[in-house]
Amino acid sequence: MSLRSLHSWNVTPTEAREIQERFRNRVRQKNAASLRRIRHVAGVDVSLKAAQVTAAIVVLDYPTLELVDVATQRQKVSFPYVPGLLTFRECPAILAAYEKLQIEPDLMLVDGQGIAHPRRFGLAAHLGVLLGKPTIGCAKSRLIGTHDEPHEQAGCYTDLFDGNELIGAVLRTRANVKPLYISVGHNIELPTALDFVLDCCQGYRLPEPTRLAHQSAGGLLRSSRARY
DNA sequence: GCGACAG
DNA sequence: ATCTTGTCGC
Repeated sequence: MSLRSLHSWNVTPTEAREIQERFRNRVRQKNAASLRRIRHVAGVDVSLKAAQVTAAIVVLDYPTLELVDVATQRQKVSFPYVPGLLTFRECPAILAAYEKLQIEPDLMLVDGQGIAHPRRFGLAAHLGVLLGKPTIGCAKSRLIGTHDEPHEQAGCYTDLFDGNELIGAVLRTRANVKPLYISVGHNIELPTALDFVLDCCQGYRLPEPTRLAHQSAGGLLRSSRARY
């Protein structure tokens, strides 16, 4: 599993925006044929501490959601946090962690936006295009867009719009908790993305893939701790 | 100019 | 994201 870098990561914020404008047209919002037979779903998350970013990718068996692989990568922060440019701060470490995986996932749930982004190229979309793999953006808060509040029952959702353009959905993954902002990352359709996210929820606000990746990035996941 | 702003 | 324990509510 080696990766080809389509562009440099050593860029300025202005260059980063240009890269997003240049690659946004590579995003595909149609279900990949591979989605019909998913065996492994991954969760991606990154933690930040003491000028160091720690990316974690967990791979779960699907649909049992049993943890089967974990990979992490810690390195120095090399880009400032700028709303809309989160990818340039987190993606390098994510790609390094990805190369350490022993099991290649068929679908990835990413902690961040997909196309619900100013230039329709958030972290999940960017990662999906670079890996040529289906991805779903599962953000815990809004970056852009307007929406009605979804009903409090788990499974309810409302559309997320940027003007009159549908860019995602606001999904209640658990009753009486803040909803998640779901959007297409790559090679998938929004309805399908919502189905998979709900399918991966096990009673917590965050779906298992993202929830375990979060614990792993924070060094709290039992299985990953043994790797240190 | 003012407010908003993934993690 | 991170700094941080107990505590109120479904």
